[in-house]
Amino acid sequence: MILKIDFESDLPIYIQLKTQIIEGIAAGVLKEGDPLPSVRQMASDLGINLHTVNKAYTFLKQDGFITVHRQKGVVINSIHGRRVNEDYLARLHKDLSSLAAEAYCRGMNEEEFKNICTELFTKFKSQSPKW
Amino acid sequence: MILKIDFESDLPIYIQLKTQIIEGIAAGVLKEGDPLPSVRQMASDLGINLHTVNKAYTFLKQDGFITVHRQKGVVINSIHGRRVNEDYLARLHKDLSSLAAEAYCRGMNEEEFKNICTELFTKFKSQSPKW
DNA sequence: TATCTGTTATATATAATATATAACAGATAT
DNA sequence: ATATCTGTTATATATTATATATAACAGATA
Repeated sequence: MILKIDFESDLPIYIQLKTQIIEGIAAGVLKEGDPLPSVRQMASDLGINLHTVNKAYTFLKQDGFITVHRQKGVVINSIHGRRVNEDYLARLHKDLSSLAAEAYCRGMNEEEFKNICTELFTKFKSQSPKW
Repeated sequence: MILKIDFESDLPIYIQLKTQIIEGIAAGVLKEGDPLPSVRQMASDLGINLHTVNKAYTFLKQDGFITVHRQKGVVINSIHGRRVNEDYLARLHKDLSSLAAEAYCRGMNEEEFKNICTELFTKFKSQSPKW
């Protein structure tokens, strides 16, 4: 999987990594059982520090997206490792509320907002295998 | 309008301020022409620094949500000051893509995701006046 | 004139982020 | 066994973002 770091972004590198890996899973580029490069390899590839990669992996591990097998490396989990729980729902509602508020303030149509949301979701759904 | 700062949040204070004011406009609590407290008053009310408030106001001003009349204070703009432009659309797509990806990865249903999005948007729509 | 605005400047403190080096323990291949 | 690859942990440092503190300025108002 190809990851791109934007060093000019206001988003921290480890957040960019985490986000792109989740999007990779959603897009079906990363499937259950697929390996991720070691922290050292990934760091070397991207020209960043080992600990920055490790930080991203730690968050992904906490959220159940990956499992770390010592020596086997990092492996993508099945869907069963990463369910919708209360904490996640609360976070999603909060984040979506901010986006909906700004969209509404800027005069965006309800249909348009709904379409963008569903199109993005559907796109992932069509790209990745069922689980 | 009642603003609440979470000093334990991972979100910076000025981002919390900016977000809550935008949500206040979307919810109709803040209407066109309504004044906001001066940077010093707001800072005093919330127990934070004047410059932190000023930073939030500066971003809101840049995005057209408020206008600063020297001496009159800070005033909420009409919708015409804050339209959907290319930069905003790009940002919205990027943010929504992250959220949609994680929701899909966690096994959320397409209907459920759509419903949350539309419910939040509709809620703002029902609370605030037409513009 | 006194007092309220937003704004700007400067300095400092704190926290988050990223890097650098090193070491450890488990696993694998030679 | 030894070398080499894992993730992990520890420590230290540099950089940047965030927040605060103080002060001053210029416009507006009472």
